[in-house]
Amino acid sequence: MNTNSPANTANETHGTAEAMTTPGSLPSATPAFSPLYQQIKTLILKSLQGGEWKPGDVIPSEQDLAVRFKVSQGTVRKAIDELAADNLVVRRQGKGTFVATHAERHIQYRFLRLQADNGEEMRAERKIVECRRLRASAEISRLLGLRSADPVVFVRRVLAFQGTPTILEDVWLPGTPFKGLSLEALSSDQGPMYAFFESEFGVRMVRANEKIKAEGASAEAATLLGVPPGHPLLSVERIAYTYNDVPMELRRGIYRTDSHHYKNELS
Amino acid sequence: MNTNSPANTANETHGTAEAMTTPGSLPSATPAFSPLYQQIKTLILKSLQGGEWKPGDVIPSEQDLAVRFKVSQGTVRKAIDELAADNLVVRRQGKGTFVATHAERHIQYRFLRLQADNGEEMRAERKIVECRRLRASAEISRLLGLRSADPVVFVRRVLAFQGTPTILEDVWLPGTPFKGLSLEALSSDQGPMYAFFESEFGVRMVRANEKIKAEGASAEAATLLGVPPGHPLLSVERIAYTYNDVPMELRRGIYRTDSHHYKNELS
DNA sequence: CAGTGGTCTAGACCACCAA
DNA sequence: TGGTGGTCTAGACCACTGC
Repeated sequence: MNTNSPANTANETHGTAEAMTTPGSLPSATPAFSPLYQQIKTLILKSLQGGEWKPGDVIPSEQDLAVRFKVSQGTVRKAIDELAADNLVVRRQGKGTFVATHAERHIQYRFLRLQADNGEEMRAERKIVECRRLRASAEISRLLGLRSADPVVFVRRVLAFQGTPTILEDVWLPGTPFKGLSLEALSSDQGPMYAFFESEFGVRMVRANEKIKAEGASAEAATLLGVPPGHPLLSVERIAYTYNDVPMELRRGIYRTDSHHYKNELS
Repeated sequence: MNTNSPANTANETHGTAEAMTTPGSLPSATPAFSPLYQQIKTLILKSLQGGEWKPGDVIPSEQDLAVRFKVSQGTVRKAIDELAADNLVVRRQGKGTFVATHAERHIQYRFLRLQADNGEEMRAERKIVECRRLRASAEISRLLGLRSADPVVFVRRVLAFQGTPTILEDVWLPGTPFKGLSLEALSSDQGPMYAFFESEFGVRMVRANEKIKAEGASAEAATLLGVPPGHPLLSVERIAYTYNDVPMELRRGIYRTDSHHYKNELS
């Protein structure tokens, strides 16, 4: 068989952790055994997706969750350990476990890998160049998992460091979850864009993939970044995902790398 | 105080886990408490550095290590969990825990992030252009943690994919650990360079940092990669480290990104 | 079958935080 | 002081591998 479901002494009365795994329902073919803590992780994840706890909130204590799911505290602990490793949640000894957010001081700009060649602090001056709604092209809709011609929001902005325009970003967002996004709201907001998305639209970016190339500056990019056309620039295409691997943003960044570099740590 | 050292029942006879932590020796100022499993991790790490177990080898079972260090199996487990998370060790259920190596089929080219734009397989044709010993420049010696004018080995190679030269790599290695490295040996070797370093010189690269920029092709690079001078190319400067954060390689890669891209996953 | 890693539990105690 | 996460232990049982 596939001895799953708590299987411990307590497995009787009312329940939240029922129908945990894949019992004998389906024929056979890969029993798909899933450890308890994985199932707990999935349940917690669902609560995160469902908005039971919002970014910055405390989630219930390990003990409470253990009672709720009818498993031992150690099992909950292992589930939360993985969520913490995935950066979905942050543990703080003595205080509790919190839903991760892009709004925190130190974890700010978690996805921005550009650094000054000298280790200096980078305070970005941000300027939204435009923000408008349009219909997704075939390519954009494919990358965002939309249907062709679905509404999207397009944002273009320039980031400058110490007066030098350094980053040009074009951002495409699915129109439905980002209904109401405007140039004014974007411009007046301080802080990371992803924190803004969390607070204003309830959309939390969880992970992202980037494809990096070297490209010569287009006429447009050259103008906006103040470099000659053809100047070598870093092109960074990012797809950012919310919970459940749902793509929620396409971002094409063009970086000047005269006095900055993209930093990556391999292990 | 700072109740450390096993502190469990068994803490008497012969020992390997003596003088574990920081007792009352030093005055005060940050007691520097370190959990047992961290200390165990450090001990295992020392054995890895010391070559007690070589890349590809099995290390002793959790139970054996628990006995050896006089802690519970769970504590050893947590230590090994972290080593596995750091990619220093690989767990294989039913078989044992193995020292990680660059020679494995699937983990091959762990540090190479270049991919074909279409997801195609990339079989590299490699060509060593030159290999010679020289004295480290001030910059090279600084980056490798050497003294100026220390001997280093310089290697230049070109990687081509489907006949198109795509990667030009300049590699600097500290002369002492890599004594005897020759163009012939490098050329005749198949497989990843880092696997070769492991088997021939006992040097295992554990992690690396990369700084990425966009640059116009130099005359030299243009010739070797078959692009016009000034053509935008990706410049990847990597410093690779062995155990203990000791730098062991400086590598400057120049990548064509016409039909390839550098892939990065953020989380 | 024995040996290895993997899961789960239960309980004790420690470190940190806030009230 | 009580609550939270963090560490450590001990023991049971499961899943995978190879003899």
